[in-house]
Amino acid sequence: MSIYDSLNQEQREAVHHTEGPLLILAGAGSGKTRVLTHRIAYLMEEQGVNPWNILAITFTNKAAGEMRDRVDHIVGMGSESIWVSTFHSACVRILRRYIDRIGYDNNFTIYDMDDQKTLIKDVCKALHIDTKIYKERSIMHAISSAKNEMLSPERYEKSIGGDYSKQKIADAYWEYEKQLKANHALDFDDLLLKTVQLLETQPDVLDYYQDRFRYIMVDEYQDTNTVQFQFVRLLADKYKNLCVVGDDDQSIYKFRGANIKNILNFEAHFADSKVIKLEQNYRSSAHILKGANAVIRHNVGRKEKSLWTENPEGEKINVQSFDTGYDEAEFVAEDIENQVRNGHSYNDFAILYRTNAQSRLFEERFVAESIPYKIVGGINFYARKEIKDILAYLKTVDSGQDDLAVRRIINVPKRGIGLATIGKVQDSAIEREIGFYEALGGTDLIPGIGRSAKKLDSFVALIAYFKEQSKDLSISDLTKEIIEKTGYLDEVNKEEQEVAEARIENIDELLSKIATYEEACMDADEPPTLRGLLEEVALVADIDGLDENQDYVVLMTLHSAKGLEFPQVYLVGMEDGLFPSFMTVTGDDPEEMEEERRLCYVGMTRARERLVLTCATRRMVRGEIQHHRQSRFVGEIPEELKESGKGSRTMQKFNKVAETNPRSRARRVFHTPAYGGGQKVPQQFVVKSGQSLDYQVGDRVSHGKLGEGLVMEIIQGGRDYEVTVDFDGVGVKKMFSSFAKLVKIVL
DNA sequence: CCTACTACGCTTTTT
DNA sequence: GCGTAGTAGG
Repeated sequence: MSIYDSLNQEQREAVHHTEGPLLILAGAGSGKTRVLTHRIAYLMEEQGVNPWNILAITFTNKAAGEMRDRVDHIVGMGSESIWVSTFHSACVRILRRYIDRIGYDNNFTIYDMDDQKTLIKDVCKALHIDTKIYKERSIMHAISSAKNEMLSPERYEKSIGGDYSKQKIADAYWEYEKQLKANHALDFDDLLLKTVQLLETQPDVLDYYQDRFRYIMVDEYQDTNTVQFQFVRLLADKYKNLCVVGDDDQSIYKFRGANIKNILNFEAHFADSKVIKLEQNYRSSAHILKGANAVIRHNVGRKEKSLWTENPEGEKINVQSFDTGYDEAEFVAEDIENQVRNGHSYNDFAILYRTNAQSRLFEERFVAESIPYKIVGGINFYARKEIKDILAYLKTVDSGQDDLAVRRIINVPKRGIGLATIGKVQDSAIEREIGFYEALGGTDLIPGIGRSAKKLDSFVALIAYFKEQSKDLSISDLTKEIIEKTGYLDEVNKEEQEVAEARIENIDELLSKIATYEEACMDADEPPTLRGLLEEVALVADIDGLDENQDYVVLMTLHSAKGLEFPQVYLVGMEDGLFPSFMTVTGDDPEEMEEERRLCYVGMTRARERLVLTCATRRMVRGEIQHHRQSRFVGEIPEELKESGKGSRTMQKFNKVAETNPRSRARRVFHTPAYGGGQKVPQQFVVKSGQSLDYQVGDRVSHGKLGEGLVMEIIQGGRDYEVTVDFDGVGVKKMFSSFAKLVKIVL
């Protein structure tokens, strides 16, 4: 009995077909991950392929990690030398080695969307582009699309004809590229684009990677865009051992440049390719699967296929209708609580919605009922202000080449360096064709700088001090040093208590992430470096932080849910105008409606045993009440597969309204999910061994700067204690015990 | 140069 | 409803 016997005939065929191009059309829940992992195992065990000759591309780091684990599990050893990674991290690895060949610095930084937006803003200012007319967002989007289609500024400009507004965008694109290069920075799209340029222009590099990756596998192929397609095509061109897996019914990233033709035309792109369809679904109950099939059948532009299952019929799809979004959230919370009382665990449940904004009502309800939950997405952890600030310090200490980072922190915390001064430094830097940070090194050369020179000098001295420290300290300690010495923590503590607590919680989490990174490096026998950390941080996706082993309800957008499965799924906000979105309902693009429908299909097929669809007739959207009717997608499910709520609930509203107003704002900041930290598991007090404090709540302590005070509270944070002290005449402060250096006063 | 206030615009979805 | 950009006053 071999491990391959557990596969069905089509799956086995896909595993055994190792030479030449292969397209696996894998319906939802048809076991494609199983096929991919077994295929890798087969290549290594039966075909004797070296693990380092295999490249597997997934969409998220989480998927990559899981795939590696599963391969590890099957073959035992050797899986660590397979490249299993996302498009982006694979490209970074290649670029770190060779990008100097095309005129960039191998030590480049990666700009996230926030940085991009700041840069675009600068560009618009420099070019006198009115951002009221040309929105940063749309310029960014236009540039991103151009890059996805592999249009350089030159080619973009040629393509636009005499269009005046597009000319503006072309101008911005030129300048944007210039600035990126000056900052030694690449944006997300560049990671792909520059890699393709590199492979296209450097035959020896291309040859090296073609030989290295003799067997290439790509997951979620329906969501690849043009530049990703080129990347794959180039690498596979020599040996043609390319296996792609996808499902055109699950293509949901058109807005991001995904080109569905990549999958529809696979056979045309790659000669002598083989196509295998996986149509048996192992995940969902028959009722759920039939319902999903019925919905997706309304799409015209798709490859006809019919998913079937041997699974039992199961419960009918539960459809519930409510008056308001509050009622909807209350129902879901209660429904979950009821089932947990009956033996289900919290991580059996997922709540899926169309827009991130919808998470709030559920979050409030869950907090009120102490249901542990985790929100995936929303504002990315690494996009939070305090995190970006600290990372900007680390970037500056590391290289000082990233002007954006330097400018971000030059006056954070406040040092009396204002916009006017920054402008003068900037002008002088441009004048002399040097970097911003470099210009700070010679303040006497900056005209009209006046009294600000001293402040700038002391900033430079501060950074220099950290640079010196970074030689001896671990990254964790360096970071703590930065938080303390810059006065950042004091600044945070000056904010409103609840805001400050949330920020400290986030900073604490960053510190533990850094520590985790350092430990991982130690395990791998590599020295932890600032650069390595910053890179890892730049490429994480929200979903990467999800951990199935933790017991919490997860909340996320339908987009984030792709590739996941749950015993029970609540698809909430099933309303025309919300899902399908307002834009789609009012617009007249049938293709957009089809993409929404695919999204619905993806959502429904996440459920294994039970699927609940809910809607509200009234809900607050952007501060005003909107009325919606039930989503057309619900109507597309045959009646015999549905059962409606046993008495749809009309609840008294008065007690709920009160809860939404007064503290909701502060509460939101406080409870806002920290990626990775959003779970509100009832606090556990686990004290780590080897670490203890010589004071406790109620003791009098003394602090170097703040004098004496009374310890109010001690909370075990990630790797440290968070101590609240009421200082005499100064007030209540929160701080980390490890660098607050509090001393107990013995009376 | 900093802070506090007002007005506006925004929400689809994200590696 | 919320965050941010822009403005006025200190």
